[in-house]
Amino acid sequence: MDPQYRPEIIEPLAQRHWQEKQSFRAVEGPQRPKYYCLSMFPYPSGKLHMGHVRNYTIGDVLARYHRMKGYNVLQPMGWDAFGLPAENAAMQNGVPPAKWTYDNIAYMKGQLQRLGFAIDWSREVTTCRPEYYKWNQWLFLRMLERGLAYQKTGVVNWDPVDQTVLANEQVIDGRGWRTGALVEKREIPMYYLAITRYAEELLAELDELPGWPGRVKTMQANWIGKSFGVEIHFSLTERHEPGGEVLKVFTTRADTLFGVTYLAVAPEHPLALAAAETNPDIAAFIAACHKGGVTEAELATQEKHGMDTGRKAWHPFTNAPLPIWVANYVLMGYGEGAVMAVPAHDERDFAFARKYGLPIKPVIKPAEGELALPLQAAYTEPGILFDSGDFSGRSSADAIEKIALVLKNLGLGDKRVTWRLRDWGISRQRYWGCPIPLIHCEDCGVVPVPDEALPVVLPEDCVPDGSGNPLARRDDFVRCTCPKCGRPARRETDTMDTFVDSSWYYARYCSADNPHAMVDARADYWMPVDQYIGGIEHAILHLLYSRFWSKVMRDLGLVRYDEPFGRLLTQGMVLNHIFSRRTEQGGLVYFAPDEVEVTSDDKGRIVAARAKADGQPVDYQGIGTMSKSKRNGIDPQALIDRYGADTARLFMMFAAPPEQTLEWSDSAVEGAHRFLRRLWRMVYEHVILGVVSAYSGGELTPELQALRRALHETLQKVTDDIERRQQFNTAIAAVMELTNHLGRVEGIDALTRSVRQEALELVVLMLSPIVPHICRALYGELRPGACLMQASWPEADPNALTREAMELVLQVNGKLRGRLTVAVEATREAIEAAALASPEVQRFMGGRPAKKVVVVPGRLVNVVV
RNA sequence: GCGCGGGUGGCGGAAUUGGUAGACGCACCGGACUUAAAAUCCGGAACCUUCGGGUGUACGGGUUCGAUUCCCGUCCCGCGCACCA
Repeated sequence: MDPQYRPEIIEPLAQRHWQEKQSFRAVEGPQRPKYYCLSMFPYPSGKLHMGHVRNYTIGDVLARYHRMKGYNVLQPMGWDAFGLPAENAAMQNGVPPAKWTYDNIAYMKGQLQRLGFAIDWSREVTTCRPEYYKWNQWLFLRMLERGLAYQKTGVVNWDPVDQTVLANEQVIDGRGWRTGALVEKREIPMYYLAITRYAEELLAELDELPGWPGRVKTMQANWIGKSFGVEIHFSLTERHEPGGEVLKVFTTRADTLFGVTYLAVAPEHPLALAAAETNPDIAAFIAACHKGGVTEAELATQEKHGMDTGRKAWHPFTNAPLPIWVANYVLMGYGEGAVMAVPAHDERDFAFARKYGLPIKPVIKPAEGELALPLQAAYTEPGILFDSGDFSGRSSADAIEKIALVLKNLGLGDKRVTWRLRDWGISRQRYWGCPIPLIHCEDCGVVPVPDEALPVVLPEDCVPDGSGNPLARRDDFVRCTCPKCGRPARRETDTMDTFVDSSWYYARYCSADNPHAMVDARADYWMPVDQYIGGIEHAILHLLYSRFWSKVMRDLGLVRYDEPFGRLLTQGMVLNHIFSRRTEQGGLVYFAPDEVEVTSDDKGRIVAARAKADGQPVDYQGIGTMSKSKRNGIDPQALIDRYGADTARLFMMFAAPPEQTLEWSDSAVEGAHRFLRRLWRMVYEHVILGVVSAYSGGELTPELQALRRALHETLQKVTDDIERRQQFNTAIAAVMELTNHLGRVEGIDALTRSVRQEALELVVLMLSPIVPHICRALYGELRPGACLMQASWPEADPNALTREAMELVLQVNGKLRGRLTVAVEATREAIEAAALASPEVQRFMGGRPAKKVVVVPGRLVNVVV
């Protein structure tokens, strides 16, 4: 055995072995239970980043652990290969997105292989390949047939200089990122998928996902946003006639109806548009609302503006005339695009009423106490109605029911359910995506591409230039014949949202090689995914779209599952130090951590930093997510080259629990490597004395008995940490603690060596899902001729776990005052008596009588005086 | 702005169901080995202290025999907000 740990030798050896033996090839078979372990596939941006290493290490640990537990494990990998960065790179280097993407894939695949992940590469899926996206198109056509896909207009960011649609990411401070032009909103025709038809099921089935983190389910539920409210019709004529003109609003707070002092409609509302036709001021206001981008964050944080349309509506109960305003804070996409404004009981309405001098009329007071008048802020809690006609004195909940009932009888409204969720707009005016399979014919209108003509293949040699979609300029793509009438027609040039690609890739892994069907019976075997791992940033959109897509496939009879992902682990981001410097022009330049020399105080805190290049000071900005713009990313390749894959994997798993953010630290990497070296030497020093078999029974010294107990307790803890808790950092800490213990046990007699053999074998097995290369080598040394790939996950020996005595904590008034060793079978009374008699307790009782004695079995005794 | 998380020594973190706060690791300090250094090994340490003890888990309050953990409020940080993936 090599006395030195040499990852550069043992890692390629292990990887070659796995490749030659096809160790991770997954084959369907009913003999063993299946375990489908899936990590979110990467976007091929160029090279792996630390987030990938973290994500795929977590997945690999779970895959390898379950493999040892006897499961038939599938761990596939693929590429989310369409997307905007490829077009940006093309603009920069003049290389077609296809070439850039395929080159990146080749490089990153090599990096993944170098990390030793137990991946079945025979199922690799690449979303920009026609054999994959053909099925996007095919399913889109099925959805079109069922009315689940349809056309309507949607609002996009428009760059007036480049004459192009911008992604939200390309709008910076309200301006186009390349032109600097103020961005405008523009309505264009788009295709939508009717995800709202599945809203009820998407919401209800969150309860059927016990393996999902609560926070993800809460976020999804809030996103879907089912709210029970009342639709109220405000008459647009003073005397309301049945069937007369009304303005419909939706509210969850019908109890505040008597507090309405004005109505507000969105700038896109028909009423606003009608007013604009006769009033140039309103037209100008609406035009002003069209400035700026379309994100909800931008809309919600902008200053609230409004303008009186001059029109009035009449209150359904009091018949009071109410002014109708156009307001930029009313969203056309939610409810009716109009709200009844109750400044006294809604914060936004309150701010708006203050600004424009509109009346504020309180009608709800707390159940106990009074409202402090005049109101300094909106009172938004439910309470008791007053100044509300016949409804005064009722509670909010009661009033909502009654008001809805009366409105219904008057024909002026009814209870209604509203969703926050909107249908999914999938059209993108971009080149590097899956073509939408439609044809525009002057005579026949929009005609679907027939199934036999699929896939509509995207030409791979275009180079976008930042203005418009280059596909539109490709005659060979655009010109086609109408499948209906056979006359010349134009092909749709919009492509699909890349979320479409990622909404079903997990099912395609199961039947990746089938050219005739989207999925086949093998999906019935593997699906649903047992364990899904990916970034928390995907908590809503990707996961919700995938759930929706699954249900559509199910309803088409393609798959049998309702939910695609059984258990979900959302990993945290990877962070690093940020260094920057103000330029003379007032700009900010960032320095990569390896370009900076840091001065720390005697406690190790960073107090100063200077650039290596010029020796001048730079500012330390603290810690933040690794990003290109802040230049604080660390290339995992450097880490792997220097320390090997196992060190990279160990550091990632040890530095933080998987769900939390992880801070990069050079010295912690060093520490992980040091542990592996220590482990190597420990095994080396043991095996050079000759081969022994692991302890299998016989009388032990107390020291060896304690070691075996620690060993098997650690095994129990590590098993629980990996399988149930998925807290790999504490599993590693427990093994480290055990190796520290093992290192303190001396002696080379046969008995000691047999226990040491047992301990080292178990340590190697326990660590093998995390650091598989070194463990493969060490296992071969400990048991010559044996192969780790054939080893099972060990089980704790119950005989090693027995104990006769245990230690309890003694407290007086909740403060730790001493310890007490008692027999395991000691009764509560005996423990209480022994505790009261102990000198520590006596001392702190100070002669006072015990008021109460709390005995927590196995833990502590608390004496209250 | 809205939704969801998080905040514990010098640092990353541990404390799993309300029961010993600080496991494990990093950095630091001291010692051993060495001509020396690196590597390695051993030991120390939350803070204050009159050495009895006291204080301490972002901040302020509450519930409890007992709160890092539960409740209310405040501050700060992160993620998402529908065309980044």
